[in-house]
Amino acid sequence: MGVKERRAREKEQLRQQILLAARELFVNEGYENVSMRKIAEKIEYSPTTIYLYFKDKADLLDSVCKETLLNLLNTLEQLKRDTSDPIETLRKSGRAYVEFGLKHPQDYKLTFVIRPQFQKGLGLNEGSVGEKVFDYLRAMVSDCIQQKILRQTDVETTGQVMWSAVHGITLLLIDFPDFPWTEKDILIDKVIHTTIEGLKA
Amino acid sequence: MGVKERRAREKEQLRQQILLAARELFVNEGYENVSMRKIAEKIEYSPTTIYLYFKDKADLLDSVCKETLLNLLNTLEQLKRDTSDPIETLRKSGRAYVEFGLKHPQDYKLTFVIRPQFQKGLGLNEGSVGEKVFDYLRAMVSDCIQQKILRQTDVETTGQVMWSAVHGITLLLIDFPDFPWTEKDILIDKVIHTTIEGLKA
DNA sequence: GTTGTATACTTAACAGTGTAAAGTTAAAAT
DNA sequence: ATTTTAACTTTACACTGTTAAGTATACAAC
Repeated sequence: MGVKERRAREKEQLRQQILLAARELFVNEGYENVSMRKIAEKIEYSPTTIYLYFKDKADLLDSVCKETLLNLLNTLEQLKRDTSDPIETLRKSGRAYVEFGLKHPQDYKLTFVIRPQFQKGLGLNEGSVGEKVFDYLRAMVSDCIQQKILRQTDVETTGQVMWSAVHGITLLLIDFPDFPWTEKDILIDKVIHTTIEGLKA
Repeated sequence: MGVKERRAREKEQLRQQILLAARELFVNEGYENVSMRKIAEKIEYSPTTIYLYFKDKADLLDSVCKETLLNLLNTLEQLKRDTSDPIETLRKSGRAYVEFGLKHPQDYKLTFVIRPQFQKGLGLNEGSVGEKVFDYLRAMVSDCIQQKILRQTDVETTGQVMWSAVHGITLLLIDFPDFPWTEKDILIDKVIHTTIEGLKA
């Protein structure tokens, strides 16, 4: 009686199809400029079919962002940690974070800027992917503190300062591409370096 | 022959009225949730009248943001600079910047996040208010470097690192109000302190 | 004081939006 | 063979930004 299973599989497949189409459109045209009808046209279903799979447009955005966070988490975890030099790991992770944002600017904005506007309150719940990303950061910072490389004792605050730094530079570079930034790579390194040095002091 | 002048004054008055109504609605309901019709209703004119004063909704947003930048610039300039201790001025300005963002979170997002999405490319042109804000920052940083308090030589990069830090923490605090931040004031101070210490090193 | 004209505003309309409700069709269960 | 269930579509509603055409009032010229 594999019928139910097949149907469930097919259903999941269509869900993924919608998600893929939505992501591509969101990223290329911007969330606001993408209508449910456009997504529907792309997957060759009627617009209201999407509502059988997602509560509404914001829910669709939510699911797209969840994927983005998973990608980010993967990217970060693939930097296998060099436990002998936790500061180097922290620095590399910072760079990877910013580069992820610049490589997928629309996904980044969707996740860290647009979504909070619609899903007010929710976002980094217990057990969410977002929380896992911050857990990763927390663990790195904790390593640094335990090895007495960072003088801080407060893992939370230290992690939040670090997040703040990489989030800031990522968004500025995305949002003001015409600003006369000094050379990007140097600037990014300087932001990360400055923050880490500041945390040491 | 003050007729023309009176008419011009009246026209400017209505323009300001529209701007005020738009700002209030944008701030309270969010840019996306405000329709031209709502703004029109608020000022008791027909919706299309607005188009006699502003090119389109994005232009209206643009004008609102310009005002916000002027407010920010005023706020910063009212911190009369203590030239004997430029680092203290830098720190105070950083705090003032973040506090401005947290006091007017919607205005801040409108200006530094939403607007870039619609006015791609433009934003910090020559002679713009935005540029004046960054000029202010540049001057402060320059003071610090000249007095050899910051070891850096590159005013641009240093300023950009500073901006990045305050922008990051401001947006995070606005966008993720439910995140378990450590005590806000301490966190903000730590971000600024860390950045400045990092720049000294 | 009548006429012409520019100014300020409104009405009507278009093409598009998110989404709820009702309708359809085909497969599965009885 | 009939009923039920699931997947999908059609229709419809209230709303969106914006354009084009229409109106009314204040001014200028004669």
